[in-house]
Amino acid sequence: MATSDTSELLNFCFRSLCEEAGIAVTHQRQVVYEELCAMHGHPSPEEVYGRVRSRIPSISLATVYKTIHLFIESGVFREVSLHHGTLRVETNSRPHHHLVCIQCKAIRDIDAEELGLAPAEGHLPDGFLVQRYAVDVLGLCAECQQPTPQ
Amino acid sequence: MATSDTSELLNFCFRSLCEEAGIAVTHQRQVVYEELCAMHGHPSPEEVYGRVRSRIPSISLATVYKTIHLFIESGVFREVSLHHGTLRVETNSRPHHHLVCIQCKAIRDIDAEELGLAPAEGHLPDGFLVQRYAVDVLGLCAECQQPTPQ
DNA sequence: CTCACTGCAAAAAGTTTGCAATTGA
DNA sequence: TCAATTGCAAACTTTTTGCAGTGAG
Repeated sequence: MATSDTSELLNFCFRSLCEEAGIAVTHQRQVVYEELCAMHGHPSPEEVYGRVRSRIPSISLATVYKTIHLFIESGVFREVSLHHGTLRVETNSRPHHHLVCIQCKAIRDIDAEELGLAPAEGHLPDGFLVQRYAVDVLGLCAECQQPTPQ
Repeated sequence: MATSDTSELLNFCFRSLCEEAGIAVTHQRQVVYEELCAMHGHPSPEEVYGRVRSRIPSISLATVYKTIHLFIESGVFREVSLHHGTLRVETNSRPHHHLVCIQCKAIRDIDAEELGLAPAEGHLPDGFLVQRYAVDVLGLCAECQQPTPQ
């Protein structure tokens, strides 16, 4: 059956995702979705825009931003880092890691010892020379676990 | 001896750090350093600016930025996240972590299994509810390990 | 005395917003 | 039909840069 090619499959996936998330299926969203699926690495909105524009020349960067945020909120994609988008200075000089609340985005320190995880090698694939580990423990802080206070 | 108070100590520390790094000791840098040492958490340049300005009203935000970057380059302070300051989409849907090169800032994925670390609890201090771990393995990628090609 | 550093103002980058026109359901 | 979505332009936030004057060594 000629209709079962990759793009039909993506199309189906995408419609299911939208239905689950309760959002409309638009041409723009579909193309952003398809291009994201086809991209590797950690693309920026501009990079996504560049690729999408080759298929929808009239699309605006603002729509790409809105769509990416929508996908992230809906759990269709994740963002690489939940940390503040701005420069932040680490004032804690002790070896520590971070507790990051996925809801309110608060970042609290936790001593490396207290977290206590067990890494392995000192050398990873491709000759990557490990210097240290920075762990984000993602989850919900005490406050955000409260049932949504209406 | 009355001169051995905290601020004298900080002063001494700072001068040593500057000597090591081969940079000039200026009043602005000293005050930024002292305020950073006195701050907790993960302050933004604006926040640092706010505090420093109360001691040097004429200081400019640009100088605060330059100073913070200088401190980070010199290893006096770290930044909280080495990830791009811009929004990035995670296109890899498999459970994975990141190899982050502290030199060129490149981010490569590594499968969670391949990295294989051993976390512990499901509940941490303060009732933080863990959802998942995101690990940055910080170090030098193969390319950046080459002796600086003059 | 000299080069590094500062402050200023302007520019650049990245992101968000308001609104009128358009479109999916 | 009509609420949701889009494109545009303008605004906003964060960060960088060029340059003339100042200051540390």
